[in-house]
Amino acid sequence: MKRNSRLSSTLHILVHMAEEPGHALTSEQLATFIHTNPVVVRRTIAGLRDAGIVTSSRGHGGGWLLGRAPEAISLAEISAALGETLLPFSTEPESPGCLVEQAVIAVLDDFRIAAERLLAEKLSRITLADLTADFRRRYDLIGVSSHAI
Amino acid sequence: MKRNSRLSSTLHILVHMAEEPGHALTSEQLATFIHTNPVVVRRTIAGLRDAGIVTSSRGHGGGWLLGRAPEAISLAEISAALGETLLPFSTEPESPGCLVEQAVIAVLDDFRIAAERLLAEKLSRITLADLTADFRRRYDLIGVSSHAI
DNA sequence: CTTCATGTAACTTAATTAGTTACGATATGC
DNA sequence: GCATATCGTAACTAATTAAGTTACATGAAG
Repeated sequence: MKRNSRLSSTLHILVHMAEEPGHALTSEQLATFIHTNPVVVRRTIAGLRDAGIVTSSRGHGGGWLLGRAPEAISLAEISAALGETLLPFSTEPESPGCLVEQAVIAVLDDFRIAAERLLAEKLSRITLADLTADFRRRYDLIGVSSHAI
Repeated sequence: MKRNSRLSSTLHILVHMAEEPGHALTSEQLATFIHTNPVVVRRTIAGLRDAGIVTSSRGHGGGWLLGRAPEAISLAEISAALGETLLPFSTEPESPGCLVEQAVIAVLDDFRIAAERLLAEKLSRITLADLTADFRRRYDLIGVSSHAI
């Protein structure tokens, strides 16, 4: 799992889970999908459990399940549950007292807040069900879902 | 200069330059504004020179000047010249051949492209002049522009 | 009571970026 | 022409962050 691919890796995992409703998948199985190891998976999606997007159970036959229907899980929630910042730039002061910096930060912060709201709004309109539907289209066309390599 | 603060640090520098039109500032002077060293400044704003946002000259009395009026320099150009990605998440394939991943990346990429366009459009409406105006408002109110600490 | 699974802490490794040193190229002023 | 000031850039070092790994405790199922 590369850097900065937590969102797409998590979506990858969730679509696989959505494709096997009712069947718990283990961290180990999920890890193979995104070519990493079970602990990284657990750590990555721990926040999704807290948000009710997935549930986990221990012991024999345990593993991970979607917490609700794919139609009711938006990318905005997923992204938020991962604790990802949509915008990468910092607006932390580094020169307290400098009015130039204060002006820069004020403008940049306004932009950041508006942009984040905008992006979250766009992401809230895309659901896991949209992803599975897109997957199904590809699957019906090509007929393979191999995990070669 | 902290991580992820290249945009705000660069804006900080540019506003200082805008506040002294016609007077070249050295990398060393610019570096003190953002608490770093001259080489980091040169490296950071090298792209702005290529984009015509600033000009640099060597030798005695040399340094950095704005390449055009603050009204004609938008944050979109600055951000682009810094080579920053507005959105931090990756959409690079990691499991070639997996249709689930392909579906995820397709949807995410559509979103990314639309979002980037949207953000760039918003940033293109904010100019350096807006920042200097904001600074002047603060300055007129408080009357200090010290760089204490 | 053994096995399988998650939860999590602690550590190691890898990647990225800022910071630093060094020096060549170039422009100015004496 | 020579001393000085400045950028341009390569090469290295240090700091930070995130992924990967190991280890083990906890809990559920048969």
